[in-house]
Amino acid sequence: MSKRELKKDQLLELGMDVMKVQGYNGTSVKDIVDAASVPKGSFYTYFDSKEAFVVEALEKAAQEGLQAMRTSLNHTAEPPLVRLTGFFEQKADEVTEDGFKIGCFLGNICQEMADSSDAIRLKVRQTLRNNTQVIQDILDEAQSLGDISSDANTQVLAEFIFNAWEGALMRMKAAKCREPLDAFLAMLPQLLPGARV
Amino acid sequence: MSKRELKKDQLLELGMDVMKVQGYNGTSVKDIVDAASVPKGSFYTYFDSKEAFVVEALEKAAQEGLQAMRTSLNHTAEPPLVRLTGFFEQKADEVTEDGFKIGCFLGNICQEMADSSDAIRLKVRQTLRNNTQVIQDILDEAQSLGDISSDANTQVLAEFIFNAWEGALMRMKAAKCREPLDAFLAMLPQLLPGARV
DNA sequence: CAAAACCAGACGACTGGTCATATGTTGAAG
DNA sequence: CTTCAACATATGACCAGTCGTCTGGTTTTG
Repeated sequence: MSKRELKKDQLLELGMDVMKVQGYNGTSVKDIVDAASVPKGSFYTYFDSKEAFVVEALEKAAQEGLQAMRTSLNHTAEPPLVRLTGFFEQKADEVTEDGFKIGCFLGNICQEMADSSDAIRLKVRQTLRNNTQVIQDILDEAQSLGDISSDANTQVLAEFIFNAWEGALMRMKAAKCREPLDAFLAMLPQLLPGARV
Repeated sequence: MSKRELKKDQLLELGMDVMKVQGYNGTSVKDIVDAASVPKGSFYTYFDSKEAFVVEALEKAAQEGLQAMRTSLNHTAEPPLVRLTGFFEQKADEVTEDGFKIGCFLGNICQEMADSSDAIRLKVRQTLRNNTQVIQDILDEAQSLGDISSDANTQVLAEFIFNAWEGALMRMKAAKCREPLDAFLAMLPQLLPGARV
């Protein structure tokens, strides 16, 4: 990775950290370049615009998030439903350690920008779809093993579960406590019809 | 209602409409006063600051939302769980008619501002709590009638349902379609343990 | 030494917020 | 009734600061 590519990566990584907390319109280009110790004039040699920056940041976050999801969900010997609940428990611990500040970058940007920028909205939509698909894959696996009822609609179920999780993260930001996440975790097993785990 | 109170109400109502779409930082004080045809200089005779405006707007939205919720949920002769599902179906139709733009003002502001303004965060938190309580009341009623299992934790259940709904609304904004809402509606009956409806 | 990369500084537009002035209201005096 | 001083409210021009973006001289590189 060249020096320039490294700087760009830092810009994305550190700039995104600021934007996670302050939002899109609440974060200036100056905030972003300052976070990565890059001169302001250089910003537009890396990105065409602030909007383009966010789209790339979302892409990067999506890549990393998806990989973390797949690692946690697929690379253990445990039954699929155990892996699924374990994944959300682990995520809940993570955001708790972050002091209930961030929740989900995707969710934050989505609520703020979906109506203002189509480029951002489409990137968010695709990423949410990908994440949902990973969950559905697990549910399909569980279904084929007979761990959940064979007549369950795994697509609807996966989407519901993922959205419910996003809603819990949002509520957590307002409440500044784990309770919404724990309510989600408590309900999760009951969502899986005929689960034997 | 005096002329001044009426103007203030318009400021809240019409300014909020803009902010629902553009977010807090994406909406300027000028946007707000223009929407209500109020001179810029007058804004600060009605509100101490832009932040104070939002807190009042949230309060107004909360009052109206709560009343609509109570009307839909309590003023029919149908069984509680039928009223509950009917409420969400009606809400889904409403936001569909709005072109998937708005979702939930509370949710939007929460994601954007919870970490930036404590005043806003606390108002959002209280409002979310109140809404959750209305749902819990219905669930308690259903439980006392034996319509849901007596060992269900209605508090956790109510919070989960409400957060899942908010998550579905968020997803809807990105997807610009009803699917997330329909997934929620499809799963809702399965959340109510032992429901006889 | 030409070409490419870099970046300080400046651009006009706009931000939330203020304030001197203009307009409206009141009520007692004439 | 009309007048007008005294007070209250309304408001557009204005503030310092920030916004996203761009330009054009400087530095680095092959």
